[in-house]
Amino acid sequence: MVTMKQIAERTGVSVSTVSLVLNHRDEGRVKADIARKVRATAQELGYQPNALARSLRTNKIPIIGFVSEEVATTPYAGGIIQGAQDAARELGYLLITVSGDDAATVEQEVLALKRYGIDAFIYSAMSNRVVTIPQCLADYPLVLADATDRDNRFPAIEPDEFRIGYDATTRLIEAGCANIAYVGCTTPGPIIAQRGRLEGYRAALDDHGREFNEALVCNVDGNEEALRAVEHLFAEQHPDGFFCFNDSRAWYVYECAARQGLIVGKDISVVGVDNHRVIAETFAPQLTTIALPHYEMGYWAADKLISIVEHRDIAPMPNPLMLAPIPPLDGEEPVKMHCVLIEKESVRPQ
Amino acid sequence: MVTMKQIAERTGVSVSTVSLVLNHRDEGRVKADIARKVRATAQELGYQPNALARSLRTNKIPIIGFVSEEVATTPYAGGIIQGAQDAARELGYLLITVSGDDAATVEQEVLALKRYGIDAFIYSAMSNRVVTIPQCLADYPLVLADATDRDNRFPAIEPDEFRIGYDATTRLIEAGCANIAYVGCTTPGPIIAQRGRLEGYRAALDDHGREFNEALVCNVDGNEEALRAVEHLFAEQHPDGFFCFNDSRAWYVYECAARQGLIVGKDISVVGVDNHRVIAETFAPQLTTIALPHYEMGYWAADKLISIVEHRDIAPMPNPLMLAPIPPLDGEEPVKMHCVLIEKESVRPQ
DNA sequence: GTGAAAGCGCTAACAT
DNA sequence: ATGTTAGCGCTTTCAC
Repeated sequence: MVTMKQIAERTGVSVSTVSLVLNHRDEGRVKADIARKVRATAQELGYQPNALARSLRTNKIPIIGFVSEEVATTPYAGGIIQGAQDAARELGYLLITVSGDDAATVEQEVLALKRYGIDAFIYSAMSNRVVTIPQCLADYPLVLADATDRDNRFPAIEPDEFRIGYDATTRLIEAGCANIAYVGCTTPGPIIAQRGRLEGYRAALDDHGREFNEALVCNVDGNEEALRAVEHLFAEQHPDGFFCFNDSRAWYVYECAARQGLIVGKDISVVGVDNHRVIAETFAPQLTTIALPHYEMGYWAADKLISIVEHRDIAPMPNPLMLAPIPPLDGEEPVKMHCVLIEKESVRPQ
Repeated sequence: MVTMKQIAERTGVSVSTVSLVLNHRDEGRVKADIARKVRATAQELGYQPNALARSLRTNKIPIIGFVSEEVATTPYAGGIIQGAQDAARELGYLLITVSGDDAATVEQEVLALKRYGIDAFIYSAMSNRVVTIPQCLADYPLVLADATDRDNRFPAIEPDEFRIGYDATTRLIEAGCANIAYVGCTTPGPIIAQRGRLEGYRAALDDHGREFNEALVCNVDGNEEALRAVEHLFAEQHPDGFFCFNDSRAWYVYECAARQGLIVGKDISVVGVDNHRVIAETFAPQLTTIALPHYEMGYWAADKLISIVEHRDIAPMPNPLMLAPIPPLDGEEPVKMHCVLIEKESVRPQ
């Protein structure tokens, strides 16, 4: 491994000069031609700084920890992590991801990160939920991604659930649907999403002079019972537009439509949230899928976190709100949805 | 931050003694009661070793790099990464994941890892494919997960595609199906999986005295055309059993069955590979899903890699081959599938 | 402008 | 059985 010392000897200067030059602190301190010579030998020897040594000395390490308590095996995880990683890279950071099944494991992993001096974290729940921030993270710069802090202490990047519901419903209205159903979920799990999307649904109906009809809201859990409930919805209300909470719900609608000989995209219109690959591959030509902005949430969370730890404003990411034109209902492109930054007083020790 | 020096002063011994004790190298070198005292003060002060300093000194860092060239946004990524991370944790390592869209970005990220002295890597393609190992990884200990090295130089953990095909088909035979179709994919993409599964399908038919019928093999791409092809398969061959390459293919079969009033689990039987969440949530009661062993591949890959860098055999993981009893066809449990270790001479510099 | 020197927290060879 | 010492590669005063 090439060290500064070697460069210094080879160039006939001291290590401190090399350090100055290689860290671009030579402006007006080191003569230009010496600087040039140093840079040349560094290049020539293929010098790579030893990040360990630097971090040991400076007591800061450009790595952010990405922590999630749930197993990160959900299909969503990848997008968030990738987004966070891309933002981190662009700002000169690495991302190190830890997770575990239980709080104890997570804490153990976080401790391992802290031993490396990692002191800034993203906490993610892998689906917008109310979470309790682990104690071991509470005293560090922290940003939530796709999660809501029970105690409301940290900045959080969440999907704009209301807008999702509002835009999806509006789209169905503009597509000419007269009778728009909402196929949602029973509350216990994703309560935030369910509530927000339903509100958006109602608001959109309201803003377009439509009456809200309780009977068109069909909250279901899964499997046989869900299928029956949706069948019932078809039979009783004859909806011609469906706003579906997620892929599973969309599938129930598809199954029922197929059984009744109704063609999606012709007899009925469907807008569904979530973009598992299977849906994109199979339903795409007929279904307008609204993809949750997982990548963007990750990206934005890392941006925000780094802006906190570096005490500076960072050029904002390409605004996800700008990335979200919803195409015509028969369009094939999956739609990126919005996310919002919930600003909180962030804990920022000294 | 508490340092060894502080512990030394507090206990009235030297730092080296503290180091010895805290690294469990005190056996017969440090008097028992001194050791006890040292441990007590360490505990009391809440000492945490500084991993940076240690790694700088020892020139080794217990972190392994998980590199993937494709965007790690596929639903599969999470499982592999989680498996690798769990194995890493159990062996005292951290896992740091990098990826990028193109080779240049990946190389940049790998370089960043190397600056921290990270010198052991897992390379993963996020779906068993022939890949070219980036030059920057070729001279380091490396294990492939869910990928096949074009030049065949490194140990690799891959799904056992043949067994997947064989077992799925056997299961359909044992369920009493007379006419078993294979709904596969057109080759260009996942060529390894397609070939292996088809071979397994043929071998199972063969071993059970069934004739292979070309017309029952239906390789399709996606969307409308695929749907028509499967409809054609239904109409011409009237299969009563379906082995599906993945979720999308399974969906085509479901869609056609629904249109024809055939009940899955009664009139026809379906075994499908891949376990996207949507399938598990919706099809599960009727469909036998074979989940690819992503978690296990990641786990095993990390195990293998660490055994290489530490020059020691590691207690083997719970063998994924043992985890894979396929339940009866009407069972609800998704099935974990096998993976295999392809042993290669691993590159192990110095 | 440049270099000498100290030290981040730790490990390990060498003294005692 | 314990302490002294010399670094690992880097940054950062402080002299000159």
